[in-house]
Amino acid sequence: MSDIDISTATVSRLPRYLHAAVDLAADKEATVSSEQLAALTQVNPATVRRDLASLAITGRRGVGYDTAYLVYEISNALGLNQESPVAIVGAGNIGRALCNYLGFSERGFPIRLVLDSDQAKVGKPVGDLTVQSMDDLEELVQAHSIELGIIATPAEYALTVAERLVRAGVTSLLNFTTQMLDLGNHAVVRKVDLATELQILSYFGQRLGTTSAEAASQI
Amino acid sequence: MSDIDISTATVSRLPRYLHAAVDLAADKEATVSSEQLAALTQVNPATVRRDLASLAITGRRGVGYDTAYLVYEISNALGLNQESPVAIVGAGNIGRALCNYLGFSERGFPIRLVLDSDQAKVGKPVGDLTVQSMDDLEELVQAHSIELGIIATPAEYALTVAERLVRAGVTSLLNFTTQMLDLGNHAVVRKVDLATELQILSYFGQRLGTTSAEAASQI
DNA sequence: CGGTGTGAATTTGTTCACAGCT
DNA sequence: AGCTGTGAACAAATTCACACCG
Repeated sequence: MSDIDISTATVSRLPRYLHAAVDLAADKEATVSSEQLAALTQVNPATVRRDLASLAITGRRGVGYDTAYLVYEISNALGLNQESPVAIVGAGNIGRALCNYLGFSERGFPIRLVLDSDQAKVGKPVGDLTVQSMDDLEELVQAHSIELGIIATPAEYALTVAERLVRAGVTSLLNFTTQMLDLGNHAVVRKVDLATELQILSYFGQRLGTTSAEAASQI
Repeated sequence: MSDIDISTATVSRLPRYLHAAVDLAADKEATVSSEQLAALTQVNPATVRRDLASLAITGRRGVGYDTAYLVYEISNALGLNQESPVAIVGAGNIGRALCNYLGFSERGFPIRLVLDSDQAKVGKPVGDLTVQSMDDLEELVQAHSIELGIIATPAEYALTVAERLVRAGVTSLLNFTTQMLDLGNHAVVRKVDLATELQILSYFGQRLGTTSAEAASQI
């Protein structure tokens, strides 16, 4: 949609810059220096400048970057110009908690669909949605122009669900399951595995004195 | 505790190898080749071999790696020899969902404590725990030898809570809040921000044809 | 053979340091 | 004066390709 491509390392930092810029703009700060932005996002100032330069975002020497401009350009680069509706598959503990989490819609990802295969759950309210039947997945995904799917089913169903979503037109998936999902180049998948996070934390936690601490505070 | 230090990129992949090895061992597979392991974890085979070599894990030429040995050594390297008790602060939607998620204890991270500052919630059951008062945080953390904390409070309390946990002896934190936490080198922090995940997904989802797809399927 | 283990090449990412703009 | 923007040095990570071994 937009420009040339940005390095993955940079992309992974953009949400942080965006977040900081939104906050600053809300506080009526007209400009930020790379140094301030760096402090807010725990990134090296030179890296901030490189990253922004790679988006063709330009600041003013002696002044800094325009916060409103930052918000506009970073949103643009990430493709957040318009809302992307989300579907959650699986109305168990995780699925329901995600539905009740307001942070998604606030940041441009309204949840439009919650699906479950359990007929006992279908029809029940969750947040301000109603659980719908998995049988109608394709139809509903298309009707709501869903681009993003969140898989919160038991692990054994994850792959089937993912494939159905993709065939129905979903391009990006957040996978809360313990399954690995390989969908070739039909979709992008990000796995969120909290036990994995704890394992990594555990490693770095044990070597706190030894190594530098902030090594692990990445996305 | 254990050996010399492992590169962060390697550490971030170890949980995946471990997971695969555990599954293989459970399926009575005595050995795996780096190629198989690579396929299961979506990593390049050469990278798998490099990573394992860096842990001093050695395979047999023409055969592969011993699965049981992999499980043992990787667990060891990550410091997962014994359980690490976890405390969850905040008994809202996320906090409660995490308490009910069994995956943690299964993988060696038993949840021993749920805390909330809201007196109305204190005393209520969540999973098989009871919500306890934030007032007793220090005492409880010490009594249960908590090493890992999960912060699931409203954003404005995150820093204070984090500091209290750290002062009470917690070395590693999972932060579900939108706040950035900088605790110097007193603790390791990992931020879990699902809207950020969606933003990154959104970027890669839009350039599916253009770029290689699996770029984003990292931890 | 069918696999590992690793030198060497390559790519990617980070950081310094400073010229140059406003 | 105070910042950006970037060349150049550096560091980390990935990947190839092949010698070597069971």
